[in-house]
Amino acid sequence: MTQDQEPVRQRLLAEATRLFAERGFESTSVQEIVTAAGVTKGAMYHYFDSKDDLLHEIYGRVLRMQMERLTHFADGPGPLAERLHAAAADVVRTTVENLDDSKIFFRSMHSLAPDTYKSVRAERRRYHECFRDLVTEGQRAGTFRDDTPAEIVVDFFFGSVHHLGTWYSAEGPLSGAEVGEHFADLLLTSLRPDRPALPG
Amino acid sequence: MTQDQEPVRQRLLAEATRLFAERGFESTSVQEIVTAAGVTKGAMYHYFDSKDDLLHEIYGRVLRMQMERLTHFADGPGPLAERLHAAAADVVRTTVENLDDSKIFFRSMHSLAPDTYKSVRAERRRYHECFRDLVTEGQRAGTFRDDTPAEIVVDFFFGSVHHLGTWYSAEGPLSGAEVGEHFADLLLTSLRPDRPALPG
Amino acid sequence: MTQDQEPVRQRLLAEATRLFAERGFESTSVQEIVTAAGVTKGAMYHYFDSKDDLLHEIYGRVLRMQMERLTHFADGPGPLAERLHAAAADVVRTTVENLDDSKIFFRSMHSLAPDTYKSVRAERRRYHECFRDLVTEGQRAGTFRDDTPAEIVVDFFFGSVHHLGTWYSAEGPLSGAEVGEHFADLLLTSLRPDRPALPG
Amino acid sequence: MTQDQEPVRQRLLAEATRLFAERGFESTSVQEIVTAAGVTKGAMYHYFDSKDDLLHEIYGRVLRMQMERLTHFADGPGPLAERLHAAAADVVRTTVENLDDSKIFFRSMHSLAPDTYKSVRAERRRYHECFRDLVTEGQRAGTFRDDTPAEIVVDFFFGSVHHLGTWYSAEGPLSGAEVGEHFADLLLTSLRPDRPALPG
DNA sequence: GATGAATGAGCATTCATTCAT
DNA sequence: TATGAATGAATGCTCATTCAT
Repeated sequence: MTQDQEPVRQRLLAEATRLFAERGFESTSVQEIVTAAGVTKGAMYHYFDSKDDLLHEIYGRVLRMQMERLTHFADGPGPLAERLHAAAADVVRTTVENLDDSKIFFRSMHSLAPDTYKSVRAERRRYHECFRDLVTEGQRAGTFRDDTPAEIVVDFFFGSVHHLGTWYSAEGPLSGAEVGEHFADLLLTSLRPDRPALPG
Repeated sequence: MTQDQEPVRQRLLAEATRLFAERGFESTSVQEIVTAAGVTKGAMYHYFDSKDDLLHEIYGRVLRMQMERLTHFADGPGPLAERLHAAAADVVRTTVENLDDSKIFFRSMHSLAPDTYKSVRAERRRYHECFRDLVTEGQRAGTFRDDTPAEIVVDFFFGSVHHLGTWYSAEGPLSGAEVGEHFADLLLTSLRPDRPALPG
Repeated sequence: MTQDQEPVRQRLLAEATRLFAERGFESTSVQEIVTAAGVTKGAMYHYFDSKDDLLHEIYGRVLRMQMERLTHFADGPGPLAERLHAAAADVVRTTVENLDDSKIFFRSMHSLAPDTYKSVRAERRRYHECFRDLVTEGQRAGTFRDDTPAEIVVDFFFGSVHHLGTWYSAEGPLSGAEVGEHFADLLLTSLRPDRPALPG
Repeated sequence: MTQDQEPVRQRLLAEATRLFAERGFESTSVQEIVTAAGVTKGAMYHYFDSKDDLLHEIYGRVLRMQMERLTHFADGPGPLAERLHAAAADVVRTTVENLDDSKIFFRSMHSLAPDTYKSVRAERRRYHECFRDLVTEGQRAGTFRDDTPAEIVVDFFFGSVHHLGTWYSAEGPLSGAEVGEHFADLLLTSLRPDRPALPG
């Protein structure tokens, strides 16, 4: 009884997530969502204010989850480099595990109502800042190179993470955890304090 | 005469690019495009088969340009690391210079007709393979670490490049060329053969 | 106990009256009515058969009240002109006191079910006929001019009364009783047997 | 060619007027209008911005016409009482001739967008003021009684006019011109300077 | 008595596209 | 070349009403 208390609402969210990821927010009709969820439009509008509200809920779920996990790793024990590596590997793994959410995130952001858009951007910024602070801390301590702005490093890394949705496939050779290790290794390596041996 | 042979066609493409980047393909109506270009719908349908065709043309332009530039750097003179660095910095710079194209690329890909979609994916794959071959070549020569698959390195790097559109601003502190240098440095550093000094 | 026997029912009628007057029958949703009354839809459908039924009840209340008052004045003592003046002033005063009912009456009449519509029209006609009989009586007695059909006089006067809802405001300079005196004076004056001093 | 230049637009306006008068603005669907006019919805939205716009056009047409006619009579030659009588009879006659417009006017006013609503009210007020000035002028000159405010006289008279739509029928015994004469007579009589012969 | 989840038909509106001119 | 009237299918959404509880 407890877990399927609102089966209709949950089913709607699940199908909406799947469809928005598959064909985009604008190209998914409310009719398709409710048909997939096996209910009528009226039921959807009983639980959600609008199609936008459905999208809004999806964003909220993603943002909450990611922030919680990052905080957990950032505030954890162990050396800084290890914590950053763990956080980086984790965000890749969880992104892969919720690839539909990730596909939706950037592709459909502009479909949010202006206010929701702003609040999502702000929440995202807080997330990035939290991650950036780890880099800055390492730069101050001399653990990481500081000739590349921490901001750029974060944008560099999260660009990679956010694009997982465009190429990662569960049928491919690597698991999410494996990609996470690789990405985290690349990040940490690129932060090593000595300059690359570039000619010139 | 040669360059403004078809000013209407060019104006339509330019305004479509701007609008698709601003509000997305699905949320831009043909009416908005033709109004912005100062022509009528009939004119648009004279030069383009459909709204999809307009999008298709934009993709073609981007793909052609990027492939040309990559080939130029890949086939150029100098040591491999230098060529890869130059190509990496260049794709960032040109992406920033054509940020609208970049914003459209991934957000609107799913709006292409299935066949066009496939051909764009194929062309994109060729581009990535060309870039990847540079990495593989360096890994074989021992210039680059080989414990991370070249494929992953390329996906890692291009994720960063493709996400420039979500954060880069011409009003920000860094020029496209500067971001290009930073990104190329990060890429080359992450490819250095020795392992990162991770504890444990 | 007697008067607040059905407080929910009364509250629903009161809020429905207010809302129908404010935005019209069609533009008021059942949800708005029940929210305003602080109950649920189920409660409304317990007391009323339908949204139409709610409207029907409002009409019934108005018609009953107005007919009662008119009968009282028509059958009262005193000279005819005096009784007509009193009845005319009274209908203005009570209309102003129940201005919401008046606003609803003509604006929403066409929303009644055909049978209800007919019965309301019939009741209204009886009311007009009762009023008209006073005029006819005065015309026969020579108290009132008879070159204007009594029917027209009644329509003339009640047009004015029914339109009070479009302009009368409690915040204005005149009370309902004052407007009633003026209207009754105008009516009685216009019925004076001698012709107006029109040129030609 | 000249008179049926926009037959579709005119047909849409004509059918909309008829249907709005018959069942009210809210109860008339766009589909019913376009079906009646023999076109498709797309055609309607080519000529009008919205269903509201259709209503707006109807109001504009009525307001323009009535103001023109009133001005013509008010500024005409002849004694004041005669001009007022002519204007009063004319507004009744033209109201009867365009009874559908009249039915729509008050019943659907609240369906106009707030700004349109305000502008219609303002235009209506100007019309009433113009009429009222004629009454005031006569009161100053002693032609009309002045113990009833001119404002009240105008509201009294136009209430009657605006309610023609609820009872007048072309099949009835009186023509519009005849009703106009009666109404104008009643108005002028009620303005005669001597008090009605009321008992007491 | 009363709830509120769910229905299903209907609504105004949008829009890519066509085609006679 | 280019116009713009017209199409028709689809879209997001509303709402009076029902019914199991």
